[in-house]
Amino acid sequence: MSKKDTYHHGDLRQQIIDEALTWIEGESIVSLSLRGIARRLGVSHNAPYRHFPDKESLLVAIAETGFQKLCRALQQASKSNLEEPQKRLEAIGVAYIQYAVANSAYYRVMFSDRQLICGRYPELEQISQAAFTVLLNAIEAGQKSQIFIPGDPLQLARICWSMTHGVSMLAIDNQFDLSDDRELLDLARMATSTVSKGLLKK
Amino acid sequence: MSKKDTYHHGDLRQQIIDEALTWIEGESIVSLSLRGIARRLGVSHNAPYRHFPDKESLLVAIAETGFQKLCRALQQASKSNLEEPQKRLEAIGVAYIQYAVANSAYYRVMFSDRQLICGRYPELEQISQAAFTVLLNAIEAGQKSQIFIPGDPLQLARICWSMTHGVSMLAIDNQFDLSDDRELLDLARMATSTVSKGLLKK
DNA sequence: CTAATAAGTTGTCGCTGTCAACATGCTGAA
DNA sequence: TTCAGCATGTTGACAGCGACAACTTATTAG
Repeated sequence: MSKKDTYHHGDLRQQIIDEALTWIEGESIVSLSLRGIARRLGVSHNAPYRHFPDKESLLVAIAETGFQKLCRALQQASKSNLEEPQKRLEAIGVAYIQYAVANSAYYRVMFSDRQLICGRYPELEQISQAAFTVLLNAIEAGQKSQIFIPGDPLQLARICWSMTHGVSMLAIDNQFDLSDDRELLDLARMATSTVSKGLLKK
Repeated sequence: MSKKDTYHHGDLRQQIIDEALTWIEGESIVSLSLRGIARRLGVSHNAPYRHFPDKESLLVAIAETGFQKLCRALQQASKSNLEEPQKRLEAIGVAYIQYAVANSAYYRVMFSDRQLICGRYPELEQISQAAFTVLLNAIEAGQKSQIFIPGDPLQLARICWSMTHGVSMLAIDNQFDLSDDRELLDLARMATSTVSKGLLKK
C-alpha cells in the first residue's frame, strides 16, 4: 500500500522493521542486508540510515520490541492460576514457547549475537530483564507457598528459562521433526510440566 | 581423504579450522571471514578455497568435528551408572553442558544456521543424530527399568535435549551472570536433575 | 626427467555496510 | 505568506567480503 508515492515516505522506519522481519522469516538472519531491504522497499540504499545509525541498531530495535511483546505475553500468562504456582509456572512456560514459535523472526533477533550486544544497550537489557522477572516472580511465589523446593530462586528461574529457550530455539530451527502445531504444543506442555514437577517439594 | 601432507604450507586446512575457532572464540561467528583467516595465516585471500569450496563448507566441517567430539563425550558419560538410569541421564546432561561451554566455538558453529544447513549435508545430520541417540538410549533404558514415565521416548529425549541446549546456549552467551565454573557446574547439575526428577514415575 | 596435479597467488566481479555531500519537501516563526 | 531550518531521501564513493577464473609453483608419480 504505502510504497513511496511522495519523496517523504511517512513510515519508512516501521516498513524497514517489517521488511526485516519478513526477510528473516523467509530467508535467514545472516543474509539480511540493509541494502536489500531498501531495494525491496523501493528506496535508495542509504535511506535506512536516516532511521537507524547502523545495521546493529535496527536489530536492537527489533529485539527490544520482541522482548516487550514477550514480556506482555508472559505477564498475561502469569495472571492465570495465581493460587496454583505449578500451573502458573507451566502457563508461563507454554506462553513463552508459543510466543517464540509464533514470532520466530523476532525471537531469532532477540537471541542472535546476544554476547556481543551485552552491556551496550541498557534499554534492551532492561526489557529482557523484565521478561525474566515474570518467571522469577512465579518461582518465588511457589516457594513462598511451600510448593517448590527451596534454594536460590534465581537459579531455579534460570533452569526454567533454559528449558523454554531450548525448546523454542530447537523448534524454530526445525530440529524436532514435528508434523503440526498440535505436536509442538504437546511438547511445550510436557517440557514445562517436566520442569515444574522437578521443582516440586518432596 | 585428508591431505595432511606437507605440500606447500604444511597443513593449511587444519590451520584454517583452528584459526576459525580462535576467531569465533575471540570475536564472533558473524564477523568471521575467509579473507581474515587467510590474512592471519599469512596466505593469499584465495588459499582457503583450495581446501573448502566455500565458507559454508568450512563451517560444516567444523560442525561435523564438533558433533563427533560431543558424541564421544556423551557416550563416555553414558557408560557411567548403567544400572541407575536417573544418574546416567544426569551424567549425560552435565557432560553435554560441560562440552558446550568448554568448546563454545564448536558449539556455536554446530547450532548456527541450523535451519539452513538442513538436509544438504547428510553426514552432518548423521553425526548429530548419533549424539542425540545417546540421549535417547538412556531414556529408553530408564523406561525399560520402569523408572521413567512411559510415553514416546523420542519426546522425552527432546525435552532433555532442550534443557541441556538451553543451558549451554545461554551460558555461552553470558546470559547467566555466573562468577566461576563452579557456579555453572551447580547450574548444570541442578538443571539436569530437575529434568530427570520430572521424568521419574510417580 | 618430466608431466600431471595439488596448492598458492593475482586479478576481478558484484555485493555489503558506512561515510560524505547533496537534494527535496515539510513546518514553524517572521 | 514567505522562507529558513530540519528531517528525510539520494547519489557517489570506499574498503571489505565471498566467489570465480587464470596463472604460478612445488610435489609426486611414472
